[in-house]
Amino acid sequence: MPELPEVETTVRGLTPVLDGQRLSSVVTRRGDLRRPFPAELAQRMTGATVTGLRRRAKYGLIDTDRGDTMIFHLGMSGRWRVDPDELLTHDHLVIETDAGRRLALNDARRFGSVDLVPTVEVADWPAFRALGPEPLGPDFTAKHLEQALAGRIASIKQMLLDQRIVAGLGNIYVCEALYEARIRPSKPAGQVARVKLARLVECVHLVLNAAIEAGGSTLRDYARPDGELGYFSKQFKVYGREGLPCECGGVVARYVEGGRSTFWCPKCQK
DNA sequence: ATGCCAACCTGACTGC
DNA sequence: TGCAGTCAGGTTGGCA
Repeated sequence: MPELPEVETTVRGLTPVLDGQRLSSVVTRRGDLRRPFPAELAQRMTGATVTGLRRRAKYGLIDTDRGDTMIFHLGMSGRWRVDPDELLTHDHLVIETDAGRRLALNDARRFGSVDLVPTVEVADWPAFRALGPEPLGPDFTAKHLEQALAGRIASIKQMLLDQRIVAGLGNIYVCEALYEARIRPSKPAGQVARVKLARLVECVHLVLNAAIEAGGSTLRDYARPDGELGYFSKQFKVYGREGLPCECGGVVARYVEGGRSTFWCPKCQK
């Protein structure tokens, strides 16, 4: 269930397997995910040595000594399986290293993507150029939000899901952060007071850091690359808790907007 | 420009 | 046991 904490956890899990390693084999097992795999992907990656792994928003980046960066997005259902005993139906990309390790990119719904970009052009890659600041970076501030949200009548929930405003939040952590900040998700973004925005920034940090620390959360089948499950889902205060009690004594409610569920407490989120 | 929504695809779960 | 209906972490393109 890849939002930022899950991608961060994934990159951290892949690093000891890939960093500094030569890739003996990179094979695609079908032609596409959301988009076609780059035609030259297997050829460019096979034989290359990984020089580093990074994360930007919900994307994972694998740099190689050939000047390429492989950029993956896990979509809704993507995950990397580490040293699988056998390949499964939805293992669409398989990487093997000289050290004998094997990774399989598994993505049943195929909303994910894999791209190959010259490392020096990564910052200018179209999908990255449009992204807002990292929510855990120095540019995600109350001032930034105030400027970005000024005059906007769309809900604060919708705006936080917009990767151009802030890059890496998804449905779960937006719900949780708005809860922690005690902000009503449907509130028009431009009408959220500055002090509330400052609190929101702190709550985004709080929620993301807790999730990363817990190793990423899990809904159905998310697994860390090393196979351990994340446990942050047990700490959700509102997400997936419709009808259950809020800590304030209220009852968690749900509404659907843009086809997506929002969970919140009408009693304590104003 | 902004806001809204359907579409992409499969699997898991619920209720009959 | 089976089948139909509903829902799911994200992104994008099209329409008003």
